[in-house]
Amino acid sequence: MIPDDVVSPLPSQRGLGDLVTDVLREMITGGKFQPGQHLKETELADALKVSRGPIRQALTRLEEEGHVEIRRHRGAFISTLTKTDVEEVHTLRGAIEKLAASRACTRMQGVGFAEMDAVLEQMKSVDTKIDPEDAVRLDLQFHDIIYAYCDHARVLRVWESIRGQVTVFLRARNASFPDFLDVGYSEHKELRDALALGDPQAAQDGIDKHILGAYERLKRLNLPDR
Amino acid sequence: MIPDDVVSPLPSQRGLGDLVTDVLREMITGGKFQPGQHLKETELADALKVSRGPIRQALTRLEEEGHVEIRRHRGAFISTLTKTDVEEVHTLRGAIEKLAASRACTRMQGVGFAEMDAVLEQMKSVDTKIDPEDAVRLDLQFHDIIYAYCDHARVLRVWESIRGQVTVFLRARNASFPDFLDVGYSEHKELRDALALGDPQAAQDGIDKHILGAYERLKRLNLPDR
DNA sequence: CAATGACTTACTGTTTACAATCTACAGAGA
DNA sequence: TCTCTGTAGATTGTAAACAGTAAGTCATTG
Repeated sequence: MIPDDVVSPLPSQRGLGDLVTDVLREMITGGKFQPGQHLKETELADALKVSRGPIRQALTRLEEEGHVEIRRHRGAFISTLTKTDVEEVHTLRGAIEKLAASRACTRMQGVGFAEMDAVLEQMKSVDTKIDPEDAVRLDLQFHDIIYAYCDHARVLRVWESIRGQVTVFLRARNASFPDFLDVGYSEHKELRDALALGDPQAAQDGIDKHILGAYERLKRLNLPDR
Repeated sequence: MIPDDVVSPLPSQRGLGDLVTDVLREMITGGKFQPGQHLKETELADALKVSRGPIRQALTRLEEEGHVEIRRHRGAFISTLTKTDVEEVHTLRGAIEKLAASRACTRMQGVGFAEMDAVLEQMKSVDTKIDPEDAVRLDLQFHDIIYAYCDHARVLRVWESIRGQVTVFLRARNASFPDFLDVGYSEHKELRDALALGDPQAAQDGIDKHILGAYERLKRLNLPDR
């Protein structure tokens, strides 16, 4: 028997549609398109050297993630970020991450917390480097661990469906409040310690506080109401 | 200017893919397929007189709703219901419905509660008729009202993604515990009264109790672990 | 001058055809 | 008899062609 660790990475076991989804998501969250911009299937297909099939698949996925809006016979348009979006994403995230954390805190054991500590260690060093992109990546990595250990496929799927928008928010936060990079470590360290208690209720309270803090900061951003 | 209330419902503004999704979902939740059955795109396309495009779209949607499992180059297979599925759906539903209820209870005003009371009234009459299918429909209708008034597009989307499986559970419950048809009214009436307090915390507690009760009953079903 | 209606254009929704990939089974070798 | 390998068959992934629809434009009419 060959151990799982050495199975060939299989260059691409995922379909083209999934690849295109990732590429477009990265372009959108990276700000390559203007809000409201019309994404035409044929243009995207030509640009990415694939046919319209995978493009359509990707666009429907991205619609579910809130990155684009699809209007029948009109096409896909880049969503404009509104106060409503910020509120919805944060309240929904709070709801599912509380559930995720209450389950994860009793399942992470030593190995899960070791992963968290590794991320926290990097967060500390970010304070000196101050690369906003690293801060975003580490923030997401930290929370990914919670979702990974909650052992709940459906919660994980919901998280994946809002993760991209959370990325957008984090980048916007770093752009508007560059000083936040300094407090990232302490806030996540606090959350880690709450989880380490192994008490589901304490874990939920920790998440509540954490998400609420993130929401309060973002509310200061000047966004259209809807 | 014509008020929004009277705009024509637009007979069928939805695409073929959406229609196929609904048809297949109804067939699956209605038990037309055996668990594990292999759904072949070409067969479905021939049977429904459409091409494979809309079929593919429908199958990916149904995968997201947990009704089928898609394995690359193998096709779509009807999901077998497991204890894990029951647990995941109920815990996730609890999380989002608490959020939905806490928002809805302050937004339903008179009109929302009137809708609920109309459903409750029918539930009472069901007790005499005892048509299990009506019981399922009314149960869903009741909760749909909560989601409709919570004014949260993303929560609504998550609900829609698990609503089909909840339907399956309700039907299974009615099949295994036919006597439950009698308590459906009182349980929902209790929940309605909790929402009517207009207190978000009370609303959440009401949902917690309601969902937990549903979960406890379903746990008695004899299902495979995974 | 405003409003309506036909026409044009460009896009998406759908169908059809082709290519890549996987599974299953049979046969050869140990 | 068991295992491995090669081939055949079937099914999905992908591409391209076709058809239908909505928005925009411009002429026409009240």
